[in-house]
Amino acid sequence: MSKGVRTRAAILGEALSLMSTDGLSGLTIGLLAERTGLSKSGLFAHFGSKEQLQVAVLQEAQACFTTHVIRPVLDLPRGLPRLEAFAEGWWAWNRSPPFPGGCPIQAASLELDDRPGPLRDEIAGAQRRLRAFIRQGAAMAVAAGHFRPGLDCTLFAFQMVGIAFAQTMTCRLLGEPEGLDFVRRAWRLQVDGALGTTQNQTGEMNHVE
Amino acid sequence: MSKGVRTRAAILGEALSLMSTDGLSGLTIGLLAERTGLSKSGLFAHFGSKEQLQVAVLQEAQACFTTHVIRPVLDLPRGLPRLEAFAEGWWAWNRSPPFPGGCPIQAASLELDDRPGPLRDEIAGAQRRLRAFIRQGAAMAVAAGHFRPGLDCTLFAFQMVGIAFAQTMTCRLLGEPEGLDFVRRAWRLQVDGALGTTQNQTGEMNHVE
DNA sequence: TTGACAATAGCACGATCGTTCGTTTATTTG
DNA sequence: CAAATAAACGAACGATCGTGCTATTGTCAA
Repeated sequence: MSKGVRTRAAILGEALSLMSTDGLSGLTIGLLAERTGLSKSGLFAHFGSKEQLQVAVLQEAQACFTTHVIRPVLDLPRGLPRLEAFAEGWWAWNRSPPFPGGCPIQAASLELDDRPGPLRDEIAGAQRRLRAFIRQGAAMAVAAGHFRPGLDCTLFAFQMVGIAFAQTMTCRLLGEPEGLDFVRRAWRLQVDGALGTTQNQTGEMNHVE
Repeated sequence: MSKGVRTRAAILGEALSLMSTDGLSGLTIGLLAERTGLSKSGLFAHFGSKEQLQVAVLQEAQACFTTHVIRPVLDLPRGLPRLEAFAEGWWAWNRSPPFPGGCPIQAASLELDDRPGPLRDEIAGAQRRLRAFIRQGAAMAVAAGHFRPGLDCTLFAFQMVGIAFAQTMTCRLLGEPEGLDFVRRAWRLQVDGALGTTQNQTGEMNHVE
């Protein structure tokens, strides 16, 4: 596999950087051509349409996330160790991803959530897969006895996604240096709430009014 | 209130709707003029530049949020009642704000977090004020004895912001009908963890009374 | 009612958008 | 090495972008 595939990869890499700062709608063919040193038409020929380019970029972003965050933790033992390592890797990714801007998946998720079409489908799929990964990770921790039985792993994933977004707000938008501390403490609270407890009651339902 | 002010308000209202679906960068002067029935130049004269229009829209979004979510709960007693009402109002706003799209503040926050300038300053200020409101709300709950003393109200606000973003993902992007349930359960867990407990130990550990 | 002034329209500008097409240059293959 | 194919270019298109002007309309106080 040669030239064509290689330049296509280079284009997507540059596109990811551009998108991380300017968003999907800021990803323009002219600008991208300029940064890659290609002509507009030469670059365009690789994708056939702007939308196909955008889809390719979203897929590239997922692949990059998998490489940097998911794959490394798959070597670790299932359950809590893997989950903890994934968390730490995710926080690191969110704070300083391999792009000049922030996490492109988070950005695209809020950019596309009201515009039905192939782009939204793509990013929605990414979020679904991510949540499934977390959910299964939590389920493994339950199976391994690290987390208490009856834990709602879907809710667990929901909460973890929330922490990740709150991190982006704190670390990137507000630029607060202590942001990572809040992330870790919120995550610790969530994990502690999921641990197997000595006197464990009804499971997820807690409360009393 | 004179003509100019009235049309300006109408423009901003329409701009808010447009922005909620297409984002700040999708908010174009030509499109906005078309929707308001004005000419491009006529509309343009109200703001002087695109950036000033965008700033005005961001401020309008904050004003709208204050009117719909913040102000109503200020009548309620300080502490937990006000905080709970605010939460419920916020979830309602996130799921179905008075625009065709999702919450413009959330969307703009992730759109602008990597682009320094007046726009980012504006939305960062909005997020800071929102967090401060939550923090103070939690502090009032502590003062009223609803929440345990020593609660980290900043962390509390951090977590609540996370829930709100996770809600947008679930309810808007993924379109899961049970999304609001997760929101409420995550929020309940957070509140329970902050309540004054009978035997209160080291800190964040919670659990039921 | 008229005169002052705010509000809006009309038009044009340079730039850039996504896209098409024919041509030229590289690369791969026989 | 030559033929076949892939990759990239250059120029142009209609549309739309944000932004200046000037002229016209509308509003409001005297």
